[in-house]
Amino acid sequence: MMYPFSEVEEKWQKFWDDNQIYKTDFNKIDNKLYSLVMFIYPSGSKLHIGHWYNYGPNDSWARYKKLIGYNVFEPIGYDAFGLPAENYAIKTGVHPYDSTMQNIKDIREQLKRMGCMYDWDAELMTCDPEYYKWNQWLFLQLYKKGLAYRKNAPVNWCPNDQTVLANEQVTANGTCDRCGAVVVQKNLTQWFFKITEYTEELLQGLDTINWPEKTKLMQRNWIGKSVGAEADFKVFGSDEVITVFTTRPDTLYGVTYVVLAPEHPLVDKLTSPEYKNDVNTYREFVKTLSELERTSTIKEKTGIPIGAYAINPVDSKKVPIWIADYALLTYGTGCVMAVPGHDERDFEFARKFALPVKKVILEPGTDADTELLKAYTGTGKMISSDEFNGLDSEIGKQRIIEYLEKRNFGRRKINYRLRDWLISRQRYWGTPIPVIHCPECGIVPVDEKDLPVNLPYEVEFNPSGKSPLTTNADFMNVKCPKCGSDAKRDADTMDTFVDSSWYYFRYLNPHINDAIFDMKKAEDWVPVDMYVGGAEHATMHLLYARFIHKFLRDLGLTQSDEPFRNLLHQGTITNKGAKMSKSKGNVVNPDEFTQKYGSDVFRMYLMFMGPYDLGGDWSDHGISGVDRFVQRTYELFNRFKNLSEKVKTKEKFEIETLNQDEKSIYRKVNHTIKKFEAEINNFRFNTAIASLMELINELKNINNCSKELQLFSLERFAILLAPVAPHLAEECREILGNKESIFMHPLWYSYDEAALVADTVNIAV
RNA sequence: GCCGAAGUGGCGGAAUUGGUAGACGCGCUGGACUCAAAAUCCAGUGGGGCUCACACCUCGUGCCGGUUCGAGUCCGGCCUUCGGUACCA
Repeated sequence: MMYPFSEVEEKWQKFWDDNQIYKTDFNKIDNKLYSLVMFIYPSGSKLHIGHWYNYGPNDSWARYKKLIGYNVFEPIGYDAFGLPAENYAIKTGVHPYDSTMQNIKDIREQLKRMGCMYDWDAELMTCDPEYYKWNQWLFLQLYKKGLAYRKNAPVNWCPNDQTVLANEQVTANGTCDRCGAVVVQKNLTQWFFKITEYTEELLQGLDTINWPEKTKLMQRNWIGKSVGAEADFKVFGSDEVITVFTTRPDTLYGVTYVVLAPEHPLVDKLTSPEYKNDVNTYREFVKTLSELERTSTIKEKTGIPIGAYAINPVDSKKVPIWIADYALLTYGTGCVMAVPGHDERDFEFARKFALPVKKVILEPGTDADTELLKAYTGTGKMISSDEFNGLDSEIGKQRIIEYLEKRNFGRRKINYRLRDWLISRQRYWGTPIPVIHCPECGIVPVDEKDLPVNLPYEVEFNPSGKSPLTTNADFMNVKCPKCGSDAKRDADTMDTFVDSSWYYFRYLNPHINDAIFDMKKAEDWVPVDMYVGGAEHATMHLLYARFIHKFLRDLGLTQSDEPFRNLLHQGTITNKGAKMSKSKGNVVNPDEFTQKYGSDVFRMYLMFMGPYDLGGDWSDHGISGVDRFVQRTYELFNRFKNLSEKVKTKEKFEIETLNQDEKSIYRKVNHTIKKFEAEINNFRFNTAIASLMELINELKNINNCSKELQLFSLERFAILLAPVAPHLAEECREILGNKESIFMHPLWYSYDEAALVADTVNIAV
């Protein structure tokens, strides 16, 4: 008899729904478990295998937790704003709202067929004004605290299409992926959130959360703390000062030139007239380079002198000022002191342009006359450094800083790589920035009572050189709330990472309209106990969310310091070696498999494929093995219909009273419970399922057992199946003669320790 | 380039974290059932060697080296692949 998965799954999904089994009682908090998955990005495509791989196994873990007694909250929602829907609109003319809503409708149906424990009352979508209103509110709070500010920042600009391009739309050659034109950098005034206000706390906080070490390490490196000093170089024949940041103040005597970022504002002031033309040409060239190209240590550096000189604060020597691609305005002060003798990049640059190399740190085992064949970047005795000669460079670092500070030529300084968060997007499909630009009053934030600023439906998406919202006059033209004169709204929208920075609060009460979230509920349910999502979010989303959480705490809205107590990454399921994405056209549709095998089989196959955190390349080879396992399971239970009505349940057996087959089955059942629990608790689903397969292989001798042991084994088998194949487990247990759903109340069996001891033990010598 | 990972049979992977490498599954081979096929069930299955056979020997966890009585696991150096690199999310 074939397992009728389609009817069975429909039947139990309806039963769970009718009985509201997965509605969370938010008042029971002593055993609460907030299990969160990264929400769905619906403007690209429907659910794909990556989503299933994230959600299915995580639901199995949560189901296990529910069975052992946790009060689980498992929400799902839609990260509905974003670029792909807008690009789709430009291509096809289908409005982003329409395509997104259609996608959400389709995805919701797919999600329901997965059979996860979602609490549908908690469903939310970020493109709903009742959601993005609170993005705007959040913006206003940040603005009020001085943590939202405007400054110039470059964007990728396609001069042909007259539009801003996402990094993804720029090819490796620096051309527009639509029209092939060379992309340039263009400065626009844009909004930033001042995440750097929280840098040190974001760094320290990593020690308090249970996240994968690699993720914490990536965040640490992303924040990029470095301890060093700033040194002020006076510009020769000018009042201007060039301030550099260095981690190696001990090499200050080795400076032979100074480099400014080509876009540094001082370049205009300092370039001498005869260099102007070359400098301008060079600056145009640098605009075509990506940051990655500019900082690559393998690519040959470029640069030119600007005809000006700086004075080294320690020895008053005159050194030339250059501009070069590898100096970035966004890191440190945008100015670099170059020490070719002790920095590899500077060495290479000095070689190329015949700039002097000066040795000021002695590599142990060499002397002052040994020629430097490459930069020596280690520590050693200081030489050619006046009063600091002979000092160990580590001590010299401190002495030089003291020297600079005493003369007011510099100061101790900690620098971070982390930059403020640019949130302005010159796009339509996002949260409007709640700001009005008044010719009289300047920037006027929208009053909180006037939120939300609704995103209008009628706009022109086709690129016109300006943000799409400018094409809707009704939206753009407003009276200034302060003075009443004619004013304009901000035409930009927010980065969608703003939406995803606080949604875990909103799930608790997605529809309240008088607050961003219910503080009491949030205190009970946040931090999230387990957050599972892709490792590709390690540095951006997961850092932004931590920042916003800390900001909300400082507003007094929550007590906790961190949003996600535990974090795990499922691996990436690739297709032909590459991450699945609509733009690559290599998305695998899960429906094909769920229709053929059912959702339990598909879920189990994804879990059985390999370690959860590794993912792997997609292949459907092997799904038939899981299907066979399910068929054999169903067939096995059908041989024992209504057994529970004929036999009394027994909790434990005395091993000595059992025959040989009974003994090994009794052992296997108990051993499997132990093994399965240990594996699923740690998200090791592949071995958890392997243990169930071992169990059913053992159960082939079940006919030689007493009725009591048969019932004992099958009951336990059904419950072990429940987390990983919930529909099948319900059905099998019903076949045995049980009337109630497994998931109605906590239900788990412990194992008999005495059964685990084997008769003989092999010891390797 | 930089930051973070991964590499084990024909394939996906397992190995209680330094102690019998290859659990479980796919595939394949042989057998049973069948007029036949499919499905199902049973047996075998890392390479090489030696055996009628049981057994036994030997090589083997990306590459090179090291530590150790003992290394898939630890250390150093590479190679390849993947994720991120601040406007895909």
